[in-house]
Amino acid sequence: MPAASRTRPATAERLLAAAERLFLAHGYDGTSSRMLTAAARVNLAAVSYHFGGKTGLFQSMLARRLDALHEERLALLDAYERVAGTMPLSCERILSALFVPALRLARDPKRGGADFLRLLGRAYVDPSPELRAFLSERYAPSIARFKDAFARALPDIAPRELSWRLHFMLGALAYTLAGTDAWRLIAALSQDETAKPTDDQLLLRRLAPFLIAGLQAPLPDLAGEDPIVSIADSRLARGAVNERSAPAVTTSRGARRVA
Amino acid sequence: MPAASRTRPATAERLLAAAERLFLAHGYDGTSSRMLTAAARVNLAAVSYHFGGKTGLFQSMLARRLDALHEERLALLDAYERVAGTMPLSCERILSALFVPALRLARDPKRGGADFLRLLGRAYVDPSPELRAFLSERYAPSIARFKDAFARALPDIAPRELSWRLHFMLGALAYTLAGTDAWRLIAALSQDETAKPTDDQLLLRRLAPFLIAGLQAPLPDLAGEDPIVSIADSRLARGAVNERSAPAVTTSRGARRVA
DNA sequence: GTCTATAATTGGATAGAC
DNA sequence: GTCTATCCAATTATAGAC
Repeated sequence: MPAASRTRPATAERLLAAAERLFLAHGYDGTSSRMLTAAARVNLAAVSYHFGGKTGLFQSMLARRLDALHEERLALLDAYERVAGTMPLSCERILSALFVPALRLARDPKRGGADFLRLLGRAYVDPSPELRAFLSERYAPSIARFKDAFARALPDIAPRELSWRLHFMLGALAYTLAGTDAWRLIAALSQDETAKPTDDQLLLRRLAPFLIAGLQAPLPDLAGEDPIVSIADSRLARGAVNERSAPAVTTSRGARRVA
Repeated sequence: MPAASRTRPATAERLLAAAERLFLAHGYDGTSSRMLTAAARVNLAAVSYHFGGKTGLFQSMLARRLDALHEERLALLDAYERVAGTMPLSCERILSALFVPALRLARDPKRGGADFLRLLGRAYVDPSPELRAFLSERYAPSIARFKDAFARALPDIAPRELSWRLHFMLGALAYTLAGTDAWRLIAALSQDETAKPTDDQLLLRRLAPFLIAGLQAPLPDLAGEDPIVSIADSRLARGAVNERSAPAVTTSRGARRVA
């Protein structure tokens, strides 16, 4: 590894910018060093010289934005907690500590803009062990801080249940941020009105109530033997009185014969 | 393109099985034809002969499972609606039409097992235009059917709002299914108890209440000028009376200085 | 710091024997 | 249908001139 991030005379910077764009569009393996250097209008050897290789460029690009984002989130959470004193924060406050820095980042092209958020959403679902380890080790403390905050905000939710719900929440968030075809899909679903890809603030204002309601949802009934029947009938049949004779249908053989 | 799917004397089948496993683990670009043929213990040329190339193998693998899954989902939805007659289905019923076939599939190694569901979750967040077009065209009718069902189940949610919520729901679902590091992350979050990666039925039973609560959440307040302040204070400050003096903190410069 | 040239490997696809 | 052998394009990384 040569001198990684000593000085950045526009060459390394342009590579980082191109990396954000191209890695998002084509993934890590789908993006070659030649594509990167061509897009950045720099020489091929610059990747090795400045970052030690393709992986170094990828991690540098990710860490640069992500470090700043997490620090800003933690600072905002700290500020909220200072104001709240000994009272637990509301879920809304904690979510805003997560969202507001992300929103600021999405709005600022100089810090990566929305492209970086979409890249981040993609990174969260990438199974590559190296990437997983990198993200885990680097940001585990930050995640733990937010989990503690949610645990205090939702004292009635058992820690284990809360872990699941935070996981679901992170999923909806990552998917929404990644949202490559999200906009196309939304437009296809709701022909009544065209969706605006740019309006990320409306997006998050719609997402927040969804997530908060999910976090505060009544606890699931985890008893019951046959999971399929349980899901289809015991737990899910609430409020569907007219579907009383459904159990036989639930395991309908007709469903299998169609295939 | 040679004779694609005429007969399948175990060679094509083994390639499909290897494809499910390897494409999941390494992504499309990260999986080479040589890796695939080596894992399947078949000859390299078999990829071209049976599927016309790597992309053909990928799409065949995806379509085979996904066609069956969607048909089963639609059949189950039809069965529920037949029983319900003119009454709208409950959200729980509709969700079970989505989940139960997926759960059956996840339980059956012969149909791809949990690996295929995780692959599917990954495909949902892949920005590749080819994959997007493939999924959109092929399964748009199925998606529309479910959207209609949800629209009838949730008459108070405007169509546009509903599209968003279904999108969020799909996100939480896809992310949970993809869940590569999910289990590691969960374990890290809740040290009190080790998470069981195998228990997909418990997973979905926890996911369902979260999603249903989100779908039925109160509508967001979309008015307001400054989105950041709105999110942090106007909308999110409800029930946090002791955080009255927060506005100045919301745009805290301290947050930026930390970076 | 930047560039050209090239090494060394690996990629997908295919021709033709069996 | 299966296999071997091979072609050729594209990849990462580096050596060495400037």
